[in-house]
Amino acid sequence: MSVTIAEIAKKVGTSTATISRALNGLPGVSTELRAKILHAAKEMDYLPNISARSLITKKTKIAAFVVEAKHANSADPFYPSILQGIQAELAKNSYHVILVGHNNEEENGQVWKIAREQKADGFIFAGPDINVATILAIKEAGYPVVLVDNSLPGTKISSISIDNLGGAFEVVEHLIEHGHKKIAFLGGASGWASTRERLDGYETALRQNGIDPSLKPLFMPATTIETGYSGMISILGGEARPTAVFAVNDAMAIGAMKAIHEAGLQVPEDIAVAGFDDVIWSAYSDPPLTTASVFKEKLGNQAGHHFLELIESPDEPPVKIEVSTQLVIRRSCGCRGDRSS
Amino acid sequence: MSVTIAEIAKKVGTSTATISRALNGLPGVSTELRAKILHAAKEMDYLPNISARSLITKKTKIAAFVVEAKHANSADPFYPSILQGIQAELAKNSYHVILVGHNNEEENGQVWKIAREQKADGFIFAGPDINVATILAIKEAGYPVVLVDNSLPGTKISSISIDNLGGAFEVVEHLIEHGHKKIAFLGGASGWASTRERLDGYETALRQNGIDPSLKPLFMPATTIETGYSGMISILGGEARPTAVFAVNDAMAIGAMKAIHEAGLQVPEDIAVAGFDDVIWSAYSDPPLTTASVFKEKLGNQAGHHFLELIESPDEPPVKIEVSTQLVIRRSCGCRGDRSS
DNA sequence: TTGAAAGCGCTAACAC
DNA sequence: GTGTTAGCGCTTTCAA
Repeated sequence: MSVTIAEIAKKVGTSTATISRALNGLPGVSTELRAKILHAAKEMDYLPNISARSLITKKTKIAAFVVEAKHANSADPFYPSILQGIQAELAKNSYHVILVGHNNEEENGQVWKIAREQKADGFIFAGPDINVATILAIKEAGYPVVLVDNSLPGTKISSISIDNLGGAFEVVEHLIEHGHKKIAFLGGASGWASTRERLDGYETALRQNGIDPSLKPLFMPATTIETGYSGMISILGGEARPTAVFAVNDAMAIGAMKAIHEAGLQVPEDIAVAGFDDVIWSAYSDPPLTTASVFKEKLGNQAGHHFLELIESPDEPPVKIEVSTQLVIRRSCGCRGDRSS
Repeated sequence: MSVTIAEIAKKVGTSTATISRALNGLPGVSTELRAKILHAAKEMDYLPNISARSLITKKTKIAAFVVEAKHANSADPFYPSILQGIQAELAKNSYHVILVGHNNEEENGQVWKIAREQKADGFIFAGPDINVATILAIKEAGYPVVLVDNSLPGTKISSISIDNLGGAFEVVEHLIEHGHKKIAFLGGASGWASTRERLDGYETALRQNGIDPSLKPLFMPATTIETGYSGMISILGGEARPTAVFAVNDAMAIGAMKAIHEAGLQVPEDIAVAGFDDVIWSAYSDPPLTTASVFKEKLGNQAGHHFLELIESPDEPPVKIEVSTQLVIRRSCGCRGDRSS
């Protein structure tokens, strides 16, 4: 039913080899024959059979996007946006993305299965909850691998991540410009790279402004509205009440604001708040949240782009890309309204 | 490098045909030979080459998920959640999903390309912005097609959608139980199925309770926080101020609450508000929003499940599944707190 | 129950 | 520049 190169060959009166060369833009076909073939192919509405091609080339033109299932579906469409960015970038080169949503232990098996069945040409791993051993082994086995929203320092694995340090620095510095000196840090688990890096930015900002970080950073087991809320309650219950809070993400910041309000205090008058991520509804929180905006789709674009580079030239040196953030100023910091700098 | 059935055949001392039969559970292999082959395959860590298999079977074990790009990435992870549900369901049968994010006109071309290149076995179309002609033609050409969060009445296309009428009915009836009689309807475009069906549920609830729908429904060109906000302003500026508002989604409801607050009125004391969808942050709005909760992953599960049925038996009669919603009561309706019924 | 052989649609050596 | 040929790894007739 579907047109094959054999049929084109018959019609044009040449061999399938020549058809293949012409269609793939390979040298060794006269200009006129090539034109004739291309014309016939278009006329016959030819499309190659991907399976047949893959069987020989060992390339499926598919990338596997691996993310822990629980993230695929979280409150803020963070990974979906990244995925969207990847998809858009890959589509330019007729690549497609298949989704792999794993639950911890499954990851290794699923990934290897896809690799060895040749269902995808390589992998893009997203998020912090990845199995390092798997990634290293897959890379070692020669498959293109790129990490997004994570990185593996000291390895040859390419990564696309957020400039956490820079973003946090900017946000905290803005708080300092408002005159705050007692700024609390509300983070996730102390072992998480994102929390560590944002803490680093926070401390750097304080230090560079000659402020002694007198308050102990508070680490929570998760970074949700709930943990922001309970974390803030414990901060408010502490001996030295801060005049500002930097939460490592918007969800926590929103939870923190709720706790502040319930304590009968005002944001930003009594305590200023700033977050990180710029999730969609942070513009509609009460008050609207000052935060560091993350270009999620851009992260995906970069990941997709580098993935294609790795496919093209597997020996491409690994890259470590940090996509910078943008400070968006709303009202929770004490400013009057929306703007970004 | 990778193990092939030829190698297994050599090791076991039989033909590739028999290996294939044994591995695929086909009849015509003695029990002991089969056991021996299965054992060898496991020992050699055999995995089939999908491309080679697809070339013959014409099945790639891939489903294409088609959604307009702008939705893939919207505020609330609605389609991502559906996708997640599909992915989880398909994974059970070793199927994978590829993503197709289109922009209107591209859709037709992209879909046909995937179909004819045999990059996927069928299609799952999500959302309202689909090209009906394309879908009909693809279905006609024999490809499995299922619609999710949309339906094509009067056609043989299977669809999985939300029980919009029932959900809206429940929400509005709850408002009525609070004693409201002047309930405004804040919707999207009047041509959209979701808005029409939710309006239907709204009107049914009024009618069944003997209330005359005196207020004209308000249709907006989009269903966002912004349109909810501006829509509510125009409702407040009208002659007859309602005592309650039913917005067709949470985003609009949140926008509406903002407008109500800015008019110096209280929710729910002056005007009660209810939405639809139960987006993640509706629990954290001010006040928390009463709404109809949509089981997004369930929608995806159903879509994935039926897709597999269509693959199995292409002549399976089409189904029209409506996944019901759940009323979740928070405070914007006038109730005291969280509960669902 | 098993094997030989053909062939899915394509690419890539190798000849000419 | 072009054609011939040999597969890629698998499934599936057809014989035995």
